[in-house]
Amino acid sequence: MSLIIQNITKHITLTPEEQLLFLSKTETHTFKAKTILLNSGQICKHSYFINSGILRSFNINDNIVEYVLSFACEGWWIGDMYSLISQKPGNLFIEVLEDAEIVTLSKENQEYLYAAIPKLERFFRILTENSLVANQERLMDNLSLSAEERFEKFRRKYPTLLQKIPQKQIASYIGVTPEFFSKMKSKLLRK
Amino acid sequence: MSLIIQNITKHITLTPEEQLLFLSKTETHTFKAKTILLNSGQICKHSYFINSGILRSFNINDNIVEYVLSFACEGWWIGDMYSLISQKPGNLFIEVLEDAEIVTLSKENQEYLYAAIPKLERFFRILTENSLVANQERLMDNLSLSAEERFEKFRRKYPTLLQKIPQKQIASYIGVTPEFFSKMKSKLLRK
DNA sequence: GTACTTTCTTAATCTACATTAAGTGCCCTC
DNA sequence: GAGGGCACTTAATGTAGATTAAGAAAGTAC
Repeated sequence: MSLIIQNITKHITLTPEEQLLFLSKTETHTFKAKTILLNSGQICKHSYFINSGILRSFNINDNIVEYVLSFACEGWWIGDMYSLISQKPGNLFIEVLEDAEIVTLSKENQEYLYAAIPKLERFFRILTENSLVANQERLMDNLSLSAEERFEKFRRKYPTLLQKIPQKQIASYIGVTPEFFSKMKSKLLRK
Repeated sequence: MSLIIQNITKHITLTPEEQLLFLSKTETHTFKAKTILLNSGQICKHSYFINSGILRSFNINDNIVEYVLSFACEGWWIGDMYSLISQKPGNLFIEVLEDAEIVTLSKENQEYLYAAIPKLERFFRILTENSLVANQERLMDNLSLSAEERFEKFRRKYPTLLQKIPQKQIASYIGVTPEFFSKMKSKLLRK
């Protein structure tokens, strides 16, 4: 069974026909590392589900500094939720960090599927709830924890990513400069 | 029409019978300021909808410092999403800041209503999506903006709150100490 | 009204992290 | 295999905001 159907059937049950209908409304593509799937200022038309590879979403402040909102690997969804909901231009970029196979689901097809298979409302509600919880935790962590503690949380949340992505992006995710991250890392190694 | 039904019918349409069914599964209570509706360590059994008054959710780090996750006023929902979903003990407190009339919806009744009125899945999906977007924006703001800029955003988001709640709680929300907030405020006034 | 608690202010000192700058290693690509 | 770009490191200096401490103001309770 495809990864995306496995992902969905963690939370709801689909009949074989529903599974086929769902899949018929998606497309699967492969992308090379460094591909930008969504640019700041564009309207986000798709949700992305990752079969393999790594993606990130980020924005750029004053055209200078990048801030990573999220990473996503195999079995995760990613998109610009603001732009996807409002269908207005967003400020996120979505970029492929490691060659990836991606299932795309257009906003239109998603709406079509909500009508055709109302259970999917439930699935995406649960998915969104889980994102919200994770995001709230990260927000509180950013308010209350030190950079070292946030790094430790990152490691636990994304155990496979540490070796795979440039460390300046981990720095951005936990909210410090690459220089400070480097210093912090060597301090942790010396312990 | 009750405020909560108005709130729901912003996103979905309910028949009069569905409205009555929904309301029959809720309870309305009034609470005095300083009432704690949910304690850290408890399992959150209810979603709260605010007819009047002001609430906040916060957690306490190392039994010392409070961090405000959110404020909620008239027409907003509040709860401990993590605990509500997982039915495990959460780490949030929910407190009444200004005498309030609250509609409570138990987790059980919410699940019952999802089954009875599947459209409600859609409503709560949309509600959760909007929270997620707001939360993501706040996270990015905390990574990229100065305390002054975050204060300005707070003012725009909660224009009525500034005069109504202790300023140490605004400080906590934007992520600075009360002392620094006081200094910043007098600096802004001097301009 | 008086005492008690909580909030707010001011100011000195401190620190986690940013900024700037320079240099090193490494992977591309041609 | 030489040159150009990134990613990473190191170190000096700078700063936003924390900490500590003390007093003033404002609620709140009896």
